Amino acid sequence: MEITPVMRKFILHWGEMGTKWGINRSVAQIHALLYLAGTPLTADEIVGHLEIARSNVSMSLKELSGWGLIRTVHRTGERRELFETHYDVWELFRIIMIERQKREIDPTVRLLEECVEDSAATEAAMAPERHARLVAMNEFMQLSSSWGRRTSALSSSKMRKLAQLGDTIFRLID
Amino acid sequence: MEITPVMRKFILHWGEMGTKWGINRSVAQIHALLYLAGTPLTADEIVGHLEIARSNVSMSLKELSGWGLIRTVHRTGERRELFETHYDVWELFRIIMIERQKREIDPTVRLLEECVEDSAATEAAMAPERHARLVAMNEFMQLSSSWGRRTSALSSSKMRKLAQLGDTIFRLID
DNA sequence: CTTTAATTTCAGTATTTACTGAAATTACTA
DNA sequence: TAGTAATTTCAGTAAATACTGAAATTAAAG
Repeated sequence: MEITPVMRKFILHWGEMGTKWGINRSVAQIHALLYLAGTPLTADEIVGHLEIARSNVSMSLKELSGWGLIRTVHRTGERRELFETHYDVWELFRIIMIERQKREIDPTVRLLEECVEDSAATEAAMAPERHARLVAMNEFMQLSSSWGRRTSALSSSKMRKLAQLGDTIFRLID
Repeated sequence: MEITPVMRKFILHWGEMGTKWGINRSVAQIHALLYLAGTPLTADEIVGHLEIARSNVSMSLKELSGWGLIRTVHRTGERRELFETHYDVWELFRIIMIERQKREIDPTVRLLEECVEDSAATEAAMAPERHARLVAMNEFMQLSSSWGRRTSALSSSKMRKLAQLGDTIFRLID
């Protein structure tokens, strides 16, 4: 396989996007490459395509494994590992959702619970409106978290269906 | 106003959260402070509370203005500016959504359109499956973008209503 | 117009994050 | 078991990002 102009364009943009959302550029680029490749690649092939150091590829692949975004496969009679990602965008979306929920949303929800409790115990009487704002933020995070959990529990096809259900849903709240 | 332990806890966590989502720590902390304060603050008050340089506060406030997350107010007979944020979490959520859409999602959607077009014109015949993956990614981004647009067009109360509508919606797609 | 308070800019510095190459480790092969 | 291919680790370096303090600018008050 060779990198076509379209692939390069997509991969570079994906890398930039990653950085804006707190994802390492190399990690995002490698993931984009694997997605487009459509076939498992070796670490050395990735080095060849993206021109980054072998060690960087190794660590980035580890990072992607940690996110559950790639898996390793082996070709019969071949020693080295091959890496591939899911080719279903909805599946990728779900994995990222679940992982960010676990790493960032859940701890925040816990922290807000604590803040609301602490506040109720010691500060709420002095500053009831501030307490109310903490409660409101807590409610917001709880609801977001709940949506995230429900959505990520859906199969790819149902998630897609939900996404396409736009009008129907927005009519419900009018 | 003085920073209570609960406030400090929230502000510090918010700063950390920010960094994980590509938002500068100082910017996130200042925003958290303004949210909790519940009343407009001067730049110097922010300096006092967060112990960061005056110039850093100035630039961070500018950044927050750029996002539309704060506005300046003036006290009668007082020269210096005061800053305050929205106290409605849903409104904050909407602003951030709209802004990220404009800055990151929209350009990505445009890029994907281009990629799909270019691919159709030159590469699709050679690699139909890769073309299909680009199309799938494009569809995903379009649908996400559309949801984002629709959601951010809702009033705070309707957005809250939508968030609370969990079960009803998830029953629709079963 | 001058003074002074308030704010912003920005060059320099510090800190964090990312990346590399060499060495160490792992694990397959003979 | 020794040899070797593949991979990982990690100390050092590079690059990006964040922050500061001093100087410049702005704008209100006298």
